[in-house]
Amino acid sequence: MSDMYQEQVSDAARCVLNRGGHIGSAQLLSKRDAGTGVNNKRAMLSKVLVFSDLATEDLRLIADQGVVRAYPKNTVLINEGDLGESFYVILEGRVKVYVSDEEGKEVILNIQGPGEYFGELALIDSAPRSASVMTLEQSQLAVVSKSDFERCLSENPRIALELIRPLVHRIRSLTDSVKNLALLDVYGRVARTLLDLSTERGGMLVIEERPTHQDIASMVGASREMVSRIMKDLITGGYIQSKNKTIIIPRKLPHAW
Amino acid sequence: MSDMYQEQVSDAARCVLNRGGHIGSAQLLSKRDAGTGVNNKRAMLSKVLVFSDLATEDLRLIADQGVVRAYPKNTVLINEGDLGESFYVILEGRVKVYVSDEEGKEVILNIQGPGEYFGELALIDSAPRSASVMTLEQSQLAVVSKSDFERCLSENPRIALELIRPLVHRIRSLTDSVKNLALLDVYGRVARTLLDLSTERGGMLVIEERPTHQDIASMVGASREMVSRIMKDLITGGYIQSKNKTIIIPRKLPHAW
DNA sequence: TGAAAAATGTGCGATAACTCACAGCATTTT
DNA sequence: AAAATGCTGTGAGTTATCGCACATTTTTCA
Repeated sequence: MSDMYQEQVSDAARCVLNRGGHIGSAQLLSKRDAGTGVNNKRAMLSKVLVFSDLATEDLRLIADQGVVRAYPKNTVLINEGDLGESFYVILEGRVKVYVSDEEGKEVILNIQGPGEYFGELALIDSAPRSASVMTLEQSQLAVVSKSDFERCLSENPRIALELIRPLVHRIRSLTDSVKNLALLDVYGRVARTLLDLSTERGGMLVIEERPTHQDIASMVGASREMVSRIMKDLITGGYIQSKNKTIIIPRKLPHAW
Repeated sequence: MSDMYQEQVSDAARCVLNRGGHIGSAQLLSKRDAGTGVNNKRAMLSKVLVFSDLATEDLRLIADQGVVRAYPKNTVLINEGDLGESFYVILEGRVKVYVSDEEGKEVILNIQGPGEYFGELALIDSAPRSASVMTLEQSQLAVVSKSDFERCLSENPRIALELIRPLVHRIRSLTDSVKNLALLDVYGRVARTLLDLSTERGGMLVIEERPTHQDIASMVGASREMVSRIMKDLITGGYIQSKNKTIIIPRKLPHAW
């Protein structure tokens, strides 16, 4: 009776948390930048591009073509189904990439921060946007038009090559998502998402800026209530701790098997 | 009571079948080639490359580097998690790309046929294989080593550019899968999968070489029994017909709304 | 700092989907 | 043409997850 909570945590979830999973996969990694008040585009880019997948130089080359715009929190930048003509580089702030149905139920595919970019798919194949993008905070983005993007690419063919790797990475991430959605129960999906969101810090895995239960629910395709119950079970079971706004996942987990 | 079956077909499924969905997406399109007995590699390539995503010339260029091998039905060519050193072009036969868990439950990501290729991701980023691949029939494949593939790429930089488009296409497909898995019920996912599998033929949508219920179940992440019941409901409801080995989806569906 | 808004915890009934079990068909194989 | 194998249909009990309702806590921001 004293360890009744154990029964609550599904095999899948225990398994995921005990094994550690693919910690580096970082699909849903939320990056954060406290916002320094630097206003110069060039300076912002330099500061930010350290994180980038694309080579710093090349992303700067592209971003330099664009206009810097400021968007308030909760602005829809891209709408699933629309025809897109722009490419965006995040200078400050965070955005979520998501898909949704008619009833407004949404699935978060990714959360991106400074130095990351989005909107390139439509520029490559001219197909309608496959997902929507919304700012999560007040954000500054470099917006590059299709024609400028294309000119940049044709002048620097090397850039195309550098686009490939991140695309491959996204394919792997998405494949992982499909696998998790189809094969894991909600417990397992939540556990895995927590691992994906975490970063190593002093021998433990930590999630700073803890997402809301609703956010997690949208990431794993489940109800908010379910996530609420699961988080409680994981805490009760000693698999994770939640202090202030951060979640801690101890490296060595209780009674690992 | 006489239309009790209607209650069985979920809103999602009706909606999908009535609207037509993205018919062209072809993610799970199964191509078929009766097998002609042609043994010459060059000739097989010419015959087969019509279907390819990659430019015919370039895929041939790569495939020419490789060795042609014959594999029996149900051979595992690639194992999820392994380190991969080869790239494959399908000359004859069909393969399934899938992921699976420890208990052997599997999710089919894709079924590919002559003129299509797989195994390129690991060559681009050297990461472990993200999915497994198994032959569905006796098949002939051109197998190209990593080094030959890379040499080919560096000698013909244009090829890298042509790799991008198919990658983008896969990202869109996978995004779609995630959306469907997270937002549709099993009825809806089955309905959508049937549409994805179908090709237009004389004003109707047709699936030749009907997959087994178990196959569909693996594609949509559901149980075989569930698919069995759903297929029955769709037939009883007049949404699809099943004759011989083909499934027919009439263009204009009963009481569309 | 205090009111409004957002996020969380929890009980409970409804239900979608799963599993098991087994019988009837349909195909290959020998 | 019989035997073996694989596919399909269906009942029945079980379980996971949802959805609603509402109380409580935390956060936001005016």
